[in-house]
Amino acid sequence: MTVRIATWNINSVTARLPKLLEWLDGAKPDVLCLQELKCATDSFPFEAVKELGYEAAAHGTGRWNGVAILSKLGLTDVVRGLPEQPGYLADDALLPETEPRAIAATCGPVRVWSVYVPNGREVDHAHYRYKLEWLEALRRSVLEDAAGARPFAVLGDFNVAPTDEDVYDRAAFEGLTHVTERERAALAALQTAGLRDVVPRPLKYDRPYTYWDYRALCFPKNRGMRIDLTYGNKPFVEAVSDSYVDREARKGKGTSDHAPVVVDLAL
DNA sequence: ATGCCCCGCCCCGCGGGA
Repeated sequence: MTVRIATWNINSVTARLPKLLEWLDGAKPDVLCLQELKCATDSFPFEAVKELGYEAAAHGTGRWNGVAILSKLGLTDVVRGLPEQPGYLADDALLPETEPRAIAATCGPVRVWSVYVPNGREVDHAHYRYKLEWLEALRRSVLEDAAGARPFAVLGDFNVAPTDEDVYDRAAFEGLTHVTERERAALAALQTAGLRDVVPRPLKYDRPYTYWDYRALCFPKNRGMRIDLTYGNKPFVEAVSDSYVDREARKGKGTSDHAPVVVDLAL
């Protein structure tokens, strides 16, 4: 069987609902991992995606973060949040908050995590340390599935460009997050767990960027970054028959600033 | 043309994104 899995930082599932339904209808993924829902679990458009044949599991609290998994292949063993997931202590908060940034489910023959890794904001900011801790918690959380015989992958917005080739101009990111050694080391640690970066092909130009800032004509000028990633275990990676970034979904008004990444598996 | 930022929030400038 062929299984199509995709990941998309949707930047508000409410504002993007028409675009989401249009994209599902066209690309027809069997499984879709969503990030940045910006809505509470109860406000997720379960009925709208059900009409297109998708079951959904969502994990959101409101205006920030939020993740979901849509599936046509069944949706079982849902886990909300990473085991041992660190919380973030905001400047004006008394207690750290455990944010909705991860959800897992088994969809037919495949198990997936949909993750939205913390941004980090600035190097050495409390949010940057939180980002590094979060990636370490992710690594610990996937050890068993990563070593298993069942195809397994972590898909989502990792907020890290794995190499200098994954940003349009390395010099433009000097001193900024997403490209630092510590972030890349925390990301690369997933490989010691047995996971590999499934690099998609671009549909245009030479690099498979997945994010372009809304400002300054970044998309037409292809000033992008590859930060939406798929980390698969051996059975998953060996089944990959194709992977691409659907930059068409980034065109026009009312789009997310991220493009969906599609991975096809021959199982 | 892909075209100069956009989201949510107890209304509107601000925090956050990267």
